[in-house]
Amino acid sequence: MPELPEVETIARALRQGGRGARPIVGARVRAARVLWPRTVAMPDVAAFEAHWPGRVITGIARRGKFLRLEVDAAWQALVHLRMSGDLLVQPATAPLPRHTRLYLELDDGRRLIFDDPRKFGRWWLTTDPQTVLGHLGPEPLDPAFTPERLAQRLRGRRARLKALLLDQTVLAGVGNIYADEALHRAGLHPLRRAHTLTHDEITALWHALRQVLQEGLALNGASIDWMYRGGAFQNQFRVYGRSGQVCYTCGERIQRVRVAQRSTHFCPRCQPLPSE
DNA sequence: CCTGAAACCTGTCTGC
DNA sequence: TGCAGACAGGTTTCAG
Repeated sequence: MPELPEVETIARALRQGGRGARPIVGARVRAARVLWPRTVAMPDVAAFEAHWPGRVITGIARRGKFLRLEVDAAWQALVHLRMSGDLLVQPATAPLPRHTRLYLELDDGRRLIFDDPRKFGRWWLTTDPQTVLGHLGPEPLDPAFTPERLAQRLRGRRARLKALLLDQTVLAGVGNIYADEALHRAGLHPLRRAHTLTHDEITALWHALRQVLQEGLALNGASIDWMYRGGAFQNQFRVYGRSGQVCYTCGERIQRVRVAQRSTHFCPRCQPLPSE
């Protein structure tokens, strides 16, 4: 679930307060506890737990779908929520959520809790974040991300458009939901080969990507199933999860196909596939 | 370079 | 009601 807008929403809440809690920037960590060892990708669990006592969280940032907790000057904790991870701040007196995999005990009487039912989420603690983040493509909402930059990333690629939008080395932060929504708004079929796009189509895709991500951000992300309550972008879906229902634009039925092992939703009339 | 499959996991929903 | 099976937002690794 968590894609760029959801991760950014969580980062903002940790930085500025929100989701029922005050900011954690400036808080000193008393101790770290790892309840599911595989959650820690780097270093080993003993070194991870030993690192935290006395450290201060000095900043919160986001890169792609990664959260970055700046810990004193030299160290950063990188957190990837994958499918079901969430970060919560609760009083130490509150019972831990059912799927807590790791938590930091803060010296102001609160805890930063990593809750993750499916156990796919990961934490890295490192002085060199580039070893983890170095492969990521550009940030789609960065002012430096222009239609030309997008064209550059897609140039010469014969893969399906949908597969490339999900590839974090091409573009950082887009996942299944925002990819489908962007393709619909751009009028592009998910199976189009990237190198067949015209300049105008790339510009339309650029606009659509920025539009859906910004709209998602403005609505605090999308809340699906039981996760990430508080977001409202799910009410703006035009294709995602709407297979069999009518397209708001043209009245055609939304179709669902499998692309790159992911369910993909599109309108066959608004997003035609030209003969290749 | 590209595609597909499998693996990592648990919870929820559907259909028999 | 019970249970097997399918499916879910992500990423990595491997085979062809």
